[in-house]
Amino acid sequence: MATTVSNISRRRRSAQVDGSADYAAKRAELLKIAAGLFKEQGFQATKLADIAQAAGLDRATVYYYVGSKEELFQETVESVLDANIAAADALAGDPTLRAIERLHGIFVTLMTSYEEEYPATFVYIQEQMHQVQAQETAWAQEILKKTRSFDQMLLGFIREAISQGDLRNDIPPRLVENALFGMLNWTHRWFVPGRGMTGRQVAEAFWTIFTSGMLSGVAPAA
Amino acid sequence: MATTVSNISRRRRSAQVDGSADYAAKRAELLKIAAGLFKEQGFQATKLADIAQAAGLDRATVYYYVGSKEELFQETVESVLDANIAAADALAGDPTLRAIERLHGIFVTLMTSYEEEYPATFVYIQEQMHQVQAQETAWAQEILKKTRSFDQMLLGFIREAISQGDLRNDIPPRLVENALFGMLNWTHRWFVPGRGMTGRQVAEAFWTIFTSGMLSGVAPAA
DNA sequence: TAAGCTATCAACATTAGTGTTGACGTATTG
DNA sequence: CAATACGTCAACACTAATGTTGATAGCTTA
Repeated sequence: MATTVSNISRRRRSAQVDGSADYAAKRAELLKIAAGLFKEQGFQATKLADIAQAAGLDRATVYYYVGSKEELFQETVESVLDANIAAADALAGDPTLRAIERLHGIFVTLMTSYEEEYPATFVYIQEQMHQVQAQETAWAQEILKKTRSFDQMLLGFIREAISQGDLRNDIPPRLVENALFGMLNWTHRWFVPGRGMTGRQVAEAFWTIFTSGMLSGVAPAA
Repeated sequence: MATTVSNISRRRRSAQVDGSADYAAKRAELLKIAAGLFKEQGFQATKLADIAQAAGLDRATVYYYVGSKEELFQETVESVLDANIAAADALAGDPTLRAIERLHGIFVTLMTSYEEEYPATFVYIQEQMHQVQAQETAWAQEILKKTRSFDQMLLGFIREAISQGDLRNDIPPRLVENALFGMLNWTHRWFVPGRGMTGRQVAEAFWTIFTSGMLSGVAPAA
């Protein structure tokens, strides 16, 4: 009797360390379900009970897979951000590309990966500010740092494209960035993957507007 | 004793009906404070205690001016929406304007009024979805109806500008709308009135990008 | 200066959400 | 076929937030 020791919850948490195949799969499933609800209702408004219900589990069972609601959110957000940075890194490291091609590349990649990783990606866009900006935690600091780093890469592409003469130089780079990625990020309010256009089609249409403008008449040569 | 009747809280709510000067002013003040906090932290995350504290009042005192947190939110949002619709109406009713001028007008007006009515306007953009879309209340239905109506006006300007030949016709109007107002709405994530550029400057710069595109070289004639 | 009104708050009741515990059935495997 | 591990849940303890009540202090005004 003395062998079958007390604190059982600890033993359960250790299941996460060992990690059987099923365990990890079900955990990932929960991640996805949570992301879906965060997207629909927002992080704050989503109750753990909602997640449990959507997964067909008791609330207590969810805690067998996950430490807290926060944990679900953080993993969702960080994975998206890491993927974005990796994509930008890949483009930045390709010496055969002009800056404007890099910009086009990251723009299209972001949109298509938003579509593929949906809804996690959209949660990232939607919630970022409130959840992260407020906190002082180490995790929040890490996220902010990564966000800034990503932002600097985008800005760098734009600055370079301007100085190479591919983009006009009479509009501040920051504004250009906010215009271009504003169009893109705002998609989280209206774009639903699988309905109507693909992410790539949207991205290319936006790129056309961004580069050539909407006025009819002769567009400048590409 | 039987004369000085019981239910006192009702009598207090009736102060809202009579409405002394001070009372209305302080209530408006609370509205603004609440909007500021909703913007910073989001609606869900903002506690009534935060609002009370920011106003230098006890929580109970806030209820003397306002029925609920929801009420603060709803008044904030609806006033913004009404103002937007009024602006669009005014432009739609001016027969001297071409459609593209109306579109330009509403674009600039939205941005400048965002700036003036800040932060209420930004709360509207930020929270709309989650707070409204979910509910089945009469208020939510009303808001949705107004939102759709506003949306239809914008879309109408665009469709007309295309059919008049002022905007190119190879991009679906809905996409055009989402691109243009995506740039604009996304400003709630980075634009802080009073720091750097004015709302009008931002709007005009975005309009230039939207109409003429970012490629250097010869822009099409306006 | 007494009567009434206004704004305020301390204290309460209630609700809703979070995370924890221990026990129980079922499958697994030595 | 015992021993063990796994996934599950009912029930609990705790916390935080909402909205209510009745009393009170300070003005106003008649």
